[in-house]
Amino acid sequence: MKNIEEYLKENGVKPSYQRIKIFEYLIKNKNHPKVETIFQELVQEIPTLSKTTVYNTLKLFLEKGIVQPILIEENEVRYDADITTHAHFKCEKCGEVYDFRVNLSQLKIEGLEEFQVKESHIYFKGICKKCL
Amino acid sequence: MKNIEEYLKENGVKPSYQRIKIFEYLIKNKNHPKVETIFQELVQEIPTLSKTTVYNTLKLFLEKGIVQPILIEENEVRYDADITTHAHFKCEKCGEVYDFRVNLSQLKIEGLEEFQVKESHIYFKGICKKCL
DNA sequence: TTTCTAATTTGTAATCGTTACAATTTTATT
DNA sequence: AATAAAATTGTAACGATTACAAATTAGAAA
Repeated sequence: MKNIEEYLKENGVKPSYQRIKIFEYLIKNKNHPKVETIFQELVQEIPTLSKTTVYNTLKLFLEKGIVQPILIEENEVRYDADITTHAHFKCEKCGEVYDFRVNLSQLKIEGLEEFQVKESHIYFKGICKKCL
Repeated sequence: MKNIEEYLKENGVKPSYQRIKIFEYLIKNKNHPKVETIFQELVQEIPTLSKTTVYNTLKLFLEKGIVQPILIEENEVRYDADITTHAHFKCEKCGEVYDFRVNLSQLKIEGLEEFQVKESHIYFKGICKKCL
């Protein structure tokens, strides 16, 4: 908890109660939640919480680069406090999103060396181990 | 044009005038357009065109697997009639989306062999060759 | 502590992309 | 030409996100 406060400060985010709680939620729940989920869970702990605050906060986190959006489905944005480059897999059956370590330097992409790459994203869709 | 009709039929899509035009647009404009762009361009040629038809048609194309959605930005869905696995790069400056050939078999991802992968997606963000 | 100012949070209303749905038009079949 | 089915259209509804102004909170200065 103290660590989260420090981490937010280091990244230029003033650690308000709501911001700490939202970031903490993302750290503890690595299931890549949607805004709606974050809100529904936290409003139980913080009854005055507004959904706008969740949106504002996530937007701020994005700007400061301490969370990344996960885009797999056309109609949902998920958030991840793990900002290292890693792959995601979404199961078509159970809907769960899994993380996978990936070494992108293995990948040689012709022509890309002339571009300045700032972010790399990889994701897969299919049926997960459990559902198979 | 005749080819497009055939291609649609082969994939279970009855080739109506609108469907042909929309697919043709995606084939000719490999700039990964958004729904809005497709509609704005085609309504000039087909004045009676409805945006709902564009949505319906793209949804049908998705179901039949002849287009794929490109998700890079949180608030926009782009469409691509090239359904082979390839990478995308979106320039933060000019907004253009580039294609890159990629050989995913180079990539070894530990644990993924136990999952059934149906789709693979890779994209990058940064500054493109032109804008550098 | 008290006061003042700035930052944050909140709630409501507005906006935008997308979908639902019923009516109309087109296409295919008899 | 008549009929039925499919596709298209336009409008209304919906849901996620944003804008905005008011209320609250936090921090600094007196």
